[in-house]
Amino acid sequence: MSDQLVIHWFRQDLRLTDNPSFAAAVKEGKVLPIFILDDVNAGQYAIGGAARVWLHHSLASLNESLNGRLRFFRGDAQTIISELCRQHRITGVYWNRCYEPWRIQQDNSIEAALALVNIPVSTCNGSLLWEPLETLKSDGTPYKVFTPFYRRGCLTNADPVRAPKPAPDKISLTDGVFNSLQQDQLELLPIVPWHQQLVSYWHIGEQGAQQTLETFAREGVTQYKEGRNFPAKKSVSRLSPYLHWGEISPHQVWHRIQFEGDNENVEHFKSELGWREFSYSLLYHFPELPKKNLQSKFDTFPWRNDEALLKSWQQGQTGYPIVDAGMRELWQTGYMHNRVRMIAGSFLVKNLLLHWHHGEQWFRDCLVDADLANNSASWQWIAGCGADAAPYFRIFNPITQGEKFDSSGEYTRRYVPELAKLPDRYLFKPWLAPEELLGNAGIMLGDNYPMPVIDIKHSRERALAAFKSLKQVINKHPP
DNA sequence: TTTTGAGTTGTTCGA
DNA sequence: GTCGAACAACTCAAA
Repeated sequence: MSDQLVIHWFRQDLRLTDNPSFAAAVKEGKVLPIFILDDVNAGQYAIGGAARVWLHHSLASLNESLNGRLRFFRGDAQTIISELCRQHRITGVYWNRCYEPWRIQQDNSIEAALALVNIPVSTCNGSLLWEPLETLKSDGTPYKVFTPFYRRGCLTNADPVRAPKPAPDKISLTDGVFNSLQQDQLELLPIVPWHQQLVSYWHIGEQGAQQTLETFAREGVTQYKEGRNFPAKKSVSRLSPYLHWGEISPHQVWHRIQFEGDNENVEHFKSELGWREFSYSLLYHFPELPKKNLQSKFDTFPWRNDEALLKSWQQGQTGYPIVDAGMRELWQTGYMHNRVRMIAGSFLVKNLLLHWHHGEQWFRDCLVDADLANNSASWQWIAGCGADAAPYFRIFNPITQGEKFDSSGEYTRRYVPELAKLPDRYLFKPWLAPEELLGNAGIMLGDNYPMPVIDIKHSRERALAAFKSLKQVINKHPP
């Protein structure tokens, strides 16, 4: 056993604890841990700017845990792995499965190529509580509605969530030389150093993930069901980037939270992990999810085209303070509170009538938790064209939402400081504030804070009309 | 096959 | 200020 050298290919499983593929590789013999940055095959789904920053630090942290033995490569993964196998005596290749369509295709191809040279590939499920093929309906087709997917497909019919495992205790890593790169040569950090502030909001890496979970389990989850709606409260887990990069497994999260007892807060949080599973199931069974409307009737939706409006949204300059706060939180921290993601998302697709693709792309580039499955499924949901989508009449009002969920203005003032001195009463509708009040608060609308880029009442009616036009199109083409 | 009940997160209006 | 109803029609899941 000791002369066996096996590869463990780290991808979105950047941890040592509860990592089934890594554990299996370690059991087999001496391990060559590798990471490959493969922008070529990822193509248009190459990792976004903020996520690259996160990845850089996560890899550094993982490499430290591996005593500097993580080997870095860049380019076509199949070529790189084949070369490693050709030049060294590799007796097995291990990885945890990924579910992005391009990954699945590539993994199949690599596995087939290695089979030709008699090198076995072993893959594990390291990132889902239930894999997409475990949660099918009794007729063998995938669920398209969340509640039955989760209750019946996952909780009732599928296996219970397996218990997480500790890191392997005796890890033997090869100290051989493999023509690999230095981590810096991956060039994950931007040349213009905008990332330093972003990084300051996070403790990236496996240890940071465990601490975040522990804090949330002790403090955050106790009022989760209600508290999760208020962006100024510390009631959400903020685990999404750690889950995306696999610095923690959903199994670890599930069991740690379950340990807090059986109550509505715990149940609600677990169902949010269920939403993550649902998104992955959708992406697996509908690989066009990132691009194509799940409900094809939306293909005729009258989206508008307006670069200037899109830019105002991206930059947090719409004149609607809660929207701007969210978009600026995203830009500064690489994250946006879930409630605000919905408000900002609804504003883009329903008030501005801009295509959800624009939102999906911007979020994918700006979020540290950018995740193809979650991001695509969520944008389709907010646009109304997805699975189990929001009804047509559910159009968030950014004024009402701000007043309801950030009534003290703490969150909004944090990210839109130019409005800090504006009283609560006008914080979410500064254009209605009396001149004197604005003056006292140092606000010059159209100068240091924008006038609203659109009228909320009119745009709501326009969105409703757009949905109505959709209905007419359907009626014109009966099945 | 047919039928039945239900579907994450909202807003507005009028009583 | 609070409360309930209306806002469409459709698709999905399961019996």
